[in-house]
Amino acid sequence: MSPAASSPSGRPSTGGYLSIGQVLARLTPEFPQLSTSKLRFLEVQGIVTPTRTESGYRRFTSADVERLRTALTLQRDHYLPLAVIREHLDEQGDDSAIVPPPSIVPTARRYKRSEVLKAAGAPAALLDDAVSAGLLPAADSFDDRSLALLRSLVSLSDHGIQPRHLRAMRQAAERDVALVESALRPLLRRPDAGSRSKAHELAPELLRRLAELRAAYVQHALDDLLS
Amino acid sequence: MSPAASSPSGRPSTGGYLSIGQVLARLTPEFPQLSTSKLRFLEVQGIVTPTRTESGYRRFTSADVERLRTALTLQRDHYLPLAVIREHLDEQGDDSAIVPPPSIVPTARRYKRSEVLKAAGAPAALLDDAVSAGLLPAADSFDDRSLALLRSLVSLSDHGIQPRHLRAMRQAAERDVALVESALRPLLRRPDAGSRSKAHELAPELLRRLAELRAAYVQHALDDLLS
DNA sequence: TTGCTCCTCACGTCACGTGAGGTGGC
DNA sequence: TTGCTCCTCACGTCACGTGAGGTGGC
Repeated sequence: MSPAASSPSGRPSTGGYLSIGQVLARLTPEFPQLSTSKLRFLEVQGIVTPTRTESGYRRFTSADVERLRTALTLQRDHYLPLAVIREHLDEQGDDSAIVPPPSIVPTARRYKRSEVLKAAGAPAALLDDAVSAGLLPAADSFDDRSLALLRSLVSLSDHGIQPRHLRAMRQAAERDVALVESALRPLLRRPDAGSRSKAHELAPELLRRLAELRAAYVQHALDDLLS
Repeated sequence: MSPAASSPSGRPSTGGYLSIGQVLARLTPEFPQLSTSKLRFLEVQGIVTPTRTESGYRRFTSADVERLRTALTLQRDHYLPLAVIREHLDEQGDDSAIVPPPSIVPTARRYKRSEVLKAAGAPAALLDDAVSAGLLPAADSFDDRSLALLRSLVSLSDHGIQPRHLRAMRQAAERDVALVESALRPLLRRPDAGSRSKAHELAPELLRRLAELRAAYVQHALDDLLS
């Protein structure tokens, strides 16, 4: 694909291939925990299968680096085990390094309405309020995430914070997403798949950053409150 | 300490103690990966040492739950191994279960103004904006947390989201704290130390719950955006 | 020749998960 | 009596890290 660019620093790459150390150097900015031993392990697990030089040195291509990047991202953001990641990478052809994230929920336990109410210790009215507030889906089957949310609502409600108090919070959350949307609008507008998939990658990241800043604000205000 | 409040839902708690299942129910909203087997493992590692009933059932106190919360947070956010976490918890006395958050950055590295700017790749003006927005302390020495925050600001700024766009977010964050304050007002008003310390315990917990709900709203809006 | 990178292979470790088999409590 | 929660103990597993001992390349 890309011409064998001689890297500005370090040894010139032999014929466009990368040594294990060069791969490490490329990926560590994004994945600081990465190590050569992990890269070797990922080969054993079949995530990549670099060719070898005569003397046995691994030769990675830039496609290998892309596969590694995808795998490491899936590991970090979706907690997927390597066997699942490898399968996913094998299903997708070489072309689809770009396809959005799979968004697989590995532990797919489901609860019926009565089950989720019991497990959360929630009155039925609270669940109804949550559904009409758009916090939970209007379905009769719920997952672990919904259960956790419902438990939060119960605990808030025990202290007098009712779903109706959360309307402003919802609007604020939607404003955050709107902010990110406006930042990504140029990318979302473009018709090519590459730009769109980049926007799909960036949106959660920017929202994570916003959440961090927000947590700092909250901490600040909390310190004031309790001092 | 606190009277054995019978929770409105679920089994009546025996003398203020919590069973392993009740502990799990309290912590799963915040740590969805938690399991009873992990809780037992954490006991073996010395993170908590619950007493036992005559028949051998574990009895956790709310101080135990706090220790677990601290340990799980250190594990999740700072990647610390359990042995280090246990040492840290043992250093702090029992009294400090109440002291705000520990906010130990285990690697207590400090940066001067010029250093933090360089490490974050931030222009000086951005740091100034962050300080005047109350996001960072107006000091000339910064810790890793400040560095991480500054990096977030840089990355947002790279995509056109400037500090001035964050004013509304700040107000929303302050409203959240005000909501919690109003919920805790009865406790905060009372002059006795017990009520006050209970409020100190509850405030971060309620804010965490709110943050969870908010994350659900954000996720919902994000799904709409990207679909 | 000297560093430096890279190699394999065996073993260790950390953080749990998974049953088997059994007891306690309303 | 029936579920349900809880118990221990042995073993397995996943994702690596750590040397030991050795070779290759400018």
